[in-house]
Amino acid sequence: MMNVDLPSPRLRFAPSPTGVLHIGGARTALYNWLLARGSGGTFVLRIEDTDRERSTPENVEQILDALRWLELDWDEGPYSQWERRDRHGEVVERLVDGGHAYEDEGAVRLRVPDAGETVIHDAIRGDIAFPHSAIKDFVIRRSDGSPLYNLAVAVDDLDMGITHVVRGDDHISNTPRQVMILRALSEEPPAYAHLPLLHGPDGKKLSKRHGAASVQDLREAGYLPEAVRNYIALLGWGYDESTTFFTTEELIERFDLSRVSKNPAVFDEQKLRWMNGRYLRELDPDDLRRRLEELTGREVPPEAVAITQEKMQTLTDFWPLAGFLVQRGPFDDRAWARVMRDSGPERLRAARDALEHAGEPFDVERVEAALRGVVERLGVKPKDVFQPVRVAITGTTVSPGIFESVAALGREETLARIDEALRRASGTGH
RNA sequence: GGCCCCGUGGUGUAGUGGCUAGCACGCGAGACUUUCACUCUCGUAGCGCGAGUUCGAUUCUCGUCGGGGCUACCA
Repeated sequence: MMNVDLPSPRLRFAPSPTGVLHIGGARTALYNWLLARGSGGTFVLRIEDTDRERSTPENVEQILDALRWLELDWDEGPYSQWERRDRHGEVVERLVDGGHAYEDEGAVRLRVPDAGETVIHDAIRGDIAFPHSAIKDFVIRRSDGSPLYNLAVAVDDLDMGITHVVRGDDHISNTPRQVMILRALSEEPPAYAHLPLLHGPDGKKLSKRHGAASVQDLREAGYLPEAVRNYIALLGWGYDESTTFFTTEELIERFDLSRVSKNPAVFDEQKLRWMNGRYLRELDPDDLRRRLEELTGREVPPEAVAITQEKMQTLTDFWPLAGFLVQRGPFDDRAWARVMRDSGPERLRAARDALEHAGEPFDVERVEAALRGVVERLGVKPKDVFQPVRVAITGTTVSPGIFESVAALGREETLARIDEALRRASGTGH
């Protein structure tokens, strides 16, 4: 039931464009987005670009790109904090005029009382008290006139009507400063929630140093956005004791700050891989094919998707498995040596003949019947026949199912490749 | 150093003043099987430590240790 008396929540994601969006930032964006979508609220995007050195258009575009790929759409923005610098300057003036701030060597500092404390109410951690004795008068405007982070954030959150600030743990110490600025302006601070940081495998705050941790890296590594969303939602949050898979609708409905954990999480790509594989197998084949083409920029035969979908963990697993369908590769030496020794070539020859005389259509059923017939006639194990065929047509011992592979390749090309292998066997063999 | 946050298997989490501490990934073994993968079964491993409160603490309190964050005229 809606409470029409309460203003609808306004949340924001406010990254600084210092490079790529890593999964920690992506998770913060996701949580804000889920909260907004689950409450009929508004999701605001604001770029904290007051550091002109790092805030390049390319960096900003990277962030927007990553958010679009994750399908986290924003209702307002992106606002540029830099473009609001005149407004920030006005507020500084007001604080100085009101006696809350003063000039010091060209810069402006906020006056922090010597005694007392500022308490912030955190939705995840409860009340946190900061003794003023530990906070010195801090700079809110540089001597060149530009505003500093804490000032800009406080003013922007205020002006943009932000009701809930959900951000990383590393901002806890900044919060009392922002609250003090707001109070000096006679304004009430928004509600705060500080998420535990994501750590790298070394236990440190996640950064660019930690390998494939950016959203664009994950995209290039062949992960699906829905899998990434599901996975990162679970980094720091759990719904119950056993649910692992959530549709986006379920996440929107069930996500709740009160169930966000307090301790930092470590990104585990193994689990993402597993989860991505599960999502991949659920995909409609046409959809999967479209995504493969989009990522790899190569045309993908539908039958290649059909025979590899069960075996992929990420989209980048595709070509190594299915490449043989569009291109003859070299024979892997170890694979060749393993299957072509002894009577390998003989069995391959038998398989060749059986395939040549299998009827029409040359489909999975006929291929299987033909090859199993050879196994039976020769009185050998299935793999004694299948593996040589596999190596002959794919070059390696690892491939999709052999019947499917042969049928997808087609009779003509299959026979041609087997012939080539047989020639090679007789040329280099005994 | 000061201030602040956090501490359940290797990883992500669930959970309770009394349970065989649950689930998932990973790892190991087995089943299936034409390779790989999938799937299934079984197994592996955890409440940082020390006091206190209590009939009883993983759970509550204090301390301690450990990890992390902030402490910029960075964001």
